[in-house]
Amino acid sequence: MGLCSVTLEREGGCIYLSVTGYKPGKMNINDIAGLAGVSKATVSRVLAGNPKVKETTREQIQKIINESGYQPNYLARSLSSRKTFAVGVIVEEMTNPFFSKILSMIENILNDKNYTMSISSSNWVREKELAALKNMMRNSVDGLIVSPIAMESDTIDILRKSSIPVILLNSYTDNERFSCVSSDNFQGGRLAAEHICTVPPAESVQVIAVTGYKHQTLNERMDGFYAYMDQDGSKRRRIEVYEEINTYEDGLNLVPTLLTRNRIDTVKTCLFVTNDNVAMGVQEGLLRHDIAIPGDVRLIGYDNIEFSGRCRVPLTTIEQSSGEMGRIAAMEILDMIENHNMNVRKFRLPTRLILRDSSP
Amino acid sequence: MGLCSVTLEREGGCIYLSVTGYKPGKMNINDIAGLAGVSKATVSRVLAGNPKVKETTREQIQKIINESGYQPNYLARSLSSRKTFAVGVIVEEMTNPFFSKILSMIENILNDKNYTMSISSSNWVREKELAALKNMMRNSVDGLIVSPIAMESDTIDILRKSSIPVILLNSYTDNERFSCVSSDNFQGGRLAAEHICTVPPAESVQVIAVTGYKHQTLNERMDGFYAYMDQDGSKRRRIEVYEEINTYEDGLNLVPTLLTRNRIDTVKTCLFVTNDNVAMGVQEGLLRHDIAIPGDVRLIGYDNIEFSGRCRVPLTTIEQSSGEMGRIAAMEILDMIENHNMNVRKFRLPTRLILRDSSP
DNA sequence: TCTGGAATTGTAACCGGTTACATTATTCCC
DNA sequence: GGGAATAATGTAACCGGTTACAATTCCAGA
Repeated sequence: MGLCSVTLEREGGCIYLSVTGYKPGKMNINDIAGLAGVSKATVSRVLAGNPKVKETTREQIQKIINESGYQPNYLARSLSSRKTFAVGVIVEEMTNPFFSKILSMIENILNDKNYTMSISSSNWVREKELAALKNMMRNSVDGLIVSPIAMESDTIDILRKSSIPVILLNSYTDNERFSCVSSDNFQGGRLAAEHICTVPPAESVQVIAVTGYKHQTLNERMDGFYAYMDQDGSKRRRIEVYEEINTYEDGLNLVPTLLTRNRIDTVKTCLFVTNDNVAMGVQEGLLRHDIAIPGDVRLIGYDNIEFSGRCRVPLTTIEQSSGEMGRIAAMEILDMIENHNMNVRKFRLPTRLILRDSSP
Repeated sequence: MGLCSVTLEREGGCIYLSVTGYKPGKMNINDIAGLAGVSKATVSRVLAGNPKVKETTREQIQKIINESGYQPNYLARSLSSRKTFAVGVIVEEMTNPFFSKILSMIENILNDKNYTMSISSSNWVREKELAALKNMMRNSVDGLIVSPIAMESDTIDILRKSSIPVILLNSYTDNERFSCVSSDNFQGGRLAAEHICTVPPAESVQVIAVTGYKHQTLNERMDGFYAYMDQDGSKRRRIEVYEEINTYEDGLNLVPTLLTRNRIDTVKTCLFVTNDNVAMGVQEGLLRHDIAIPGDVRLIGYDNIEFSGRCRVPLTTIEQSSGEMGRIAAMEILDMIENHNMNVRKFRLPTRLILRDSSP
């Protein structure tokens, strides 16, 4: 063990012992300044890459920083600079592959730019959504990406009044306060209807739509769906709607009801389910009742999650570019944060019909 | 509109104008103190629920806090109190349902306790893992839950030296520094081997194992697998291993190789794939080549993700209780944080064979 | 009315950075 | 060598809270 070199230094009238050998625990900027024999302002400048530090000084301080393993405290930095390099993301559920793909994309882009992502999920409960939002705002995130449960809510009211950049994900509003990134659900619904109306058998007599939580995206899908059906009046079918069918299990359990109420085993039927996860449940239920897909019933889903091509009968579905939604949301929030750019932009990503076995 | 009441106050020799009518923008604790005519220490005590504040004072301050919509700045609070109510989570990938289920469980539990969760994914790249870790430590998280890529790494070295609570997820080490939550992969591998050896056809002549990135969990699974196979010497099969098969596409693309190298269309074969996602790819590849499952080839996966029961031929697989892993990791980190409990505990969750059509 | 201790509140230091402004050092030119 | 301009660094206030300790207020009991 070599001896440590000890020096005497004055600071604010006190005499300090400074030892070249580093503290084992947390060092702060004062320790570095002490070791380097400069003021903490200079160290701070080096840390910030401020060009008005003499090159030799910079090198010396940098050396000490590297050797000591000093890591600046970001809380202090954030408090003082009013910038946290943190973005908060709130979604309804994070296990749904639709969302987890978006989240993953956002995370990758943010991390590349050295931003931090905190995630909360509302699980479709408004109080949780609101609590998550408040928590993030108190934590002074630089920006928020929120997939709101509803457009009329305390959450939206608070967001509207807030001064930080906000992106609404998977939602659309005319309100000038919010940038929005969503897919064109109206078009998606149309695509589904168009497919149903143009594909044989032309004589199919009933169309059953299955949707979930009352949510803007689902309303839009159904609007687009009806719009096409109305326009296509000549072939107008009997349309029946089941709502609040939210999970795989819900879909599975819906089937007996369908069978008794709609006698879909005896007539040609098209099922449009506005969520692939639920569609898989419905499919499973139908197969268990020996209903042939697409022989007896055509089945059309929505989302094109990774697994919809791999299920028992691969799903014909409407694709949303979830990865792209995540990418745009992340790029957009970064742009707003870094360039203090308050321009509101609305993104509507096109959807696409993916033909698979369940309704070829 | 009523008039605002204006009062004169002295503070530090200066005369302040205090108006009862709240600032539109951000208020801080001093503003509240000014409005209430007390010092900020008292406001801080009210905020902290400190009992030694006179009841009438508390009510009055609380009223002002409520009316003004004041939200304390958590950065400042954290800096001063050295507690952030934030937990960092690092996993390899967040789109894999195995991980997203864990993440979701952790998030729910943390949020219930008003903790914040920040997520980073390493995407199997060590440098990204390390960067994410450093970032989180600089952000002074109260605890870390990490699913490490490898046990010998800078990441682990830094974690070992760190003083905050750490949970290793999906990994195991004897090291006394770390609490671990993982499933019993050795047992899982055994279960798979046992299933293969006990199920007809007893005469099957080859076993093909397909694994991914070199990762402790996979090594353990294969160890358990071999352990059973060795012990079960009488029925010993020819075992072949393919490594570094990581994704659905990798699995799909592996099939032509399997077919030419192993002639699995002419002999009885068991395929053990240590990841359900990959197993689905392999399955798809086999089906495209008209190999019957389980007729020609038995297929056994690993993880029991939500979708493994829903694919073309539902997968026989080894279940890991991912939700439980998340739950335990979250509860454990909270316990360590809140009770300053540095007791290291190792959790090994049992696995379970799930029989489905791919190898009944 | 006085006194001591409990209850309440205020004061000021501190957490660890950033930065406007002041101060000192250096360089350049006549 | 002197003085101005410029470069480098230091000083101190500030970000918005928490908290140890000091000061004040209150009230019962003597």
